[in-house]
Amino acid sequence: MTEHTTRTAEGAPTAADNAPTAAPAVSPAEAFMAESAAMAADSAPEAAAERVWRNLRALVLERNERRKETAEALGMSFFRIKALRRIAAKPSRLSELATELASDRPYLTLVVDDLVKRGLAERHPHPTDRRCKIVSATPAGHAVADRANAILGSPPPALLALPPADLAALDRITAVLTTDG
Amino acid sequence: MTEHTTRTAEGAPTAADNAPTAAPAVSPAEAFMAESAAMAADSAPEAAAERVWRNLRALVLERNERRKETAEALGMSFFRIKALRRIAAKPSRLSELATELASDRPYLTLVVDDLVKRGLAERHPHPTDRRCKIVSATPAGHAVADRANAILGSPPPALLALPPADLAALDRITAVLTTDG
DNA sequence: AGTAATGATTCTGTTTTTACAACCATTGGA
DNA sequence: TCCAATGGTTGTAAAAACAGAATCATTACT
Repeated sequence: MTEHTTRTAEGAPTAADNAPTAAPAVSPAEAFMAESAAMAADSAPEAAAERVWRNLRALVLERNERRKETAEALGMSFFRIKALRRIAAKPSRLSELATELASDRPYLTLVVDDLVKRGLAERHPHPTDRRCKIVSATPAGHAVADRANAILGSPPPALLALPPADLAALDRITAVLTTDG
Repeated sequence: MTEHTTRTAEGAPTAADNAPTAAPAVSPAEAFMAESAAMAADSAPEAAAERVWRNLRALVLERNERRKETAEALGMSFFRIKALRRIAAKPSRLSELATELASDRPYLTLVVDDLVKRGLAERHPHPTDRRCKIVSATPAGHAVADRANAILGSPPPALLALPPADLAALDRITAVLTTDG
């Protein structure tokens, strides 16, 4: 599990490193062949899942990292952009934002203060609990959040260049992956 | 392009928001039907690509964000972990690391200093250019990088729970997506 | 009513990251 | 050989992020 990686294992995957051995989509027979050998029952699917996960992370985190670009375009730190997008998507209490953004309440008070100063967010009283404050986005805040979403949400060229059948397959599978958890 | 998002557009996608309209993987016929209507030639694939991209980002960035967990487990900031993983994968010059980690040389000098102090990295002279210094990982550095990779590289449960045929399809398609660009 | 718990804020301090100027050693070419 | 360019380091300043204690108003519980 913790065997040493070779020099080229993670950062610069070679051609054989991120590709399945043959064409598992067409005929998943080799999996059973491997299973009939000396391997554990689900070791081959697990290896495939690890390979898929590594490639997905590379696609999202390395090849299409647009945090910096977005932050520069909007003139604020990416954390604030993240907070604003979250607020624009769903007005919430401060503590909710803190937990969902993996931060703490004091810092979010600061961040929301900044967003309010910029005219992008507002604090509203909670309808029933007067301790809470609901943070929501102003029209200007929604506009900025939309600009961020336009940048971050534009699919990479590789995705657009995919054969329609593959894209459709991805569409269906990723929908499944994001519904349950 | 910059139309206002509704309140629930981005942060909390509803069931209809991240799923294709029907079952496009089985029968891509509706795409042509839509095309035969008043839409542009490739607007339906583009919409699918955007939906796929949004779901992929959600999967990697929201549902399986393990930066904090990894940083806490290894006792160093995630940027240092990223640098160490990069160094362990491929010894490089400082300037190379700086550009690939989207940072600058002075800061990487600092970060490498810290990794060296921790006994995880070493500076070696460049074989031909005495200005350069090749930064590589010590055995202890490789061990830590492997621990990070074990955490970050473990696929999410949803991926492991996928039907073998879907996983195989993902395996093939993601390999294509990460080879060219 | 009294008390504990909660939500947000304020305060304080530290670490991390970004950015830029200046510097030294070395290299490559005019 | 001289000079511009490169690679790494040092130094400085500031923003950004993380973390914890303490405070205040409000709420929930007994």
